[in-house]
Amino acid sequence: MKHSQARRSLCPINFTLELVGDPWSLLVVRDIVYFGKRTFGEFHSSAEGIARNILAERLDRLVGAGVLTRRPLESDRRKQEYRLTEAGLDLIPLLLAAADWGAAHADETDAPPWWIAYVRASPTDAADLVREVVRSGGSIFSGEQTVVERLTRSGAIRIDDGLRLS
Amino acid sequence: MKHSQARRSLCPINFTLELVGDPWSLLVVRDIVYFGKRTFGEFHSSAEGIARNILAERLDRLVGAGVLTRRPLESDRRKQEYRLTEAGLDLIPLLLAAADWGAAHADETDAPPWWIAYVRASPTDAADLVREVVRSGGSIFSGEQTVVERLTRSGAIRIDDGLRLS
DNA sequence: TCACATTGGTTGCATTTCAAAACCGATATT
DNA sequence: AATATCGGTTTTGAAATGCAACCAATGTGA
Repeated sequence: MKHSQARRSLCPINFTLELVGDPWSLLVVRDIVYFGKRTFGEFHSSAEGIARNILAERLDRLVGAGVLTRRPLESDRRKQEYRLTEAGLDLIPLLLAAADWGAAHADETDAPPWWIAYVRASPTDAADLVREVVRSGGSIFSGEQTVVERLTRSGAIRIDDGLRLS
Repeated sequence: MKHSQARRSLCPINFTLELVGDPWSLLVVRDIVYFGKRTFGEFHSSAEGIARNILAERLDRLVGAGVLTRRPLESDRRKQEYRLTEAGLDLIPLLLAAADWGAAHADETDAPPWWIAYVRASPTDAADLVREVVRSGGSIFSGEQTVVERLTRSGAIRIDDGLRLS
């Protein structure tokens, strides 16, 4: 794993913070993992409203660090497709922990309660499942292949009025 | 949980990032959890070299958000003692996930390999144990009551040439 | 085919944040 | 009483951020 700047210390937490310790980088990873986003425009359209120059700089940095890959999209060569590397997929437990803390302590969030409950009950299983789905091109909530669909099929969640854990 | 600034979105990950999504805040929490630090001077002396004004601002913010408590130290009234609230203790899984990622992807770290292996093998147990020790005034590595000592006593780790998992 | 729209950036500029050092009041030590 | 320590604040210059305008390459529709 490359690091462009000099390390402040040899602490592994510090290492992680030097790469993704800012208010934006992990939102890009979230967009991929939760919503299957892959292009500059999709990241830019997220609710938090990241500035275009900041987004471009963060994408460069994450590609340079080996967290993302970038390649031209053959269906539309104006677009680049960003995907997670294995190191990027390794950020999934961190993302789930951040989501858990936020859902626990924010007055209000838009996270589905059943999803938070599932992650809280089985964090390791959840991380493994999310990793497998995202690696094979899916995401947690959006697109063709979703974690939600997998859990529904497996009977781990049930549909009546809304989704809930079985 | 209070938030001083306007929320950028209702995403729980975004909520977490708005509070601790900077290169310094989690280092303070790390100093408490891993090394039992509790005062301004102790935080300031950490290897990363945080500036005094930044540290003061982050401590204010974390206290205001309900992650830390601050009270004058009766043994030396020049000092304030900072401790984690329950919400602060809830950050432990996030911290362990950040440490795991850093240790996995940095070329070199100062994290004891046996500790990383333990956290990786039993993340939930590790988080629970760390939480209990830190809540009762201890830390992972330093001071009177440590997680290392607890694991050694329980036989989970063994001492021969260095520590290792049993 | 050719004007026009979209896309992923880059540039310029004003504002905010950060970093480093000096400084300060309160408390502790000798 | 003199001095040192502690937690913070202030000051000042450097860096990062946020915003809008701009641009080249590619795609789209008449």
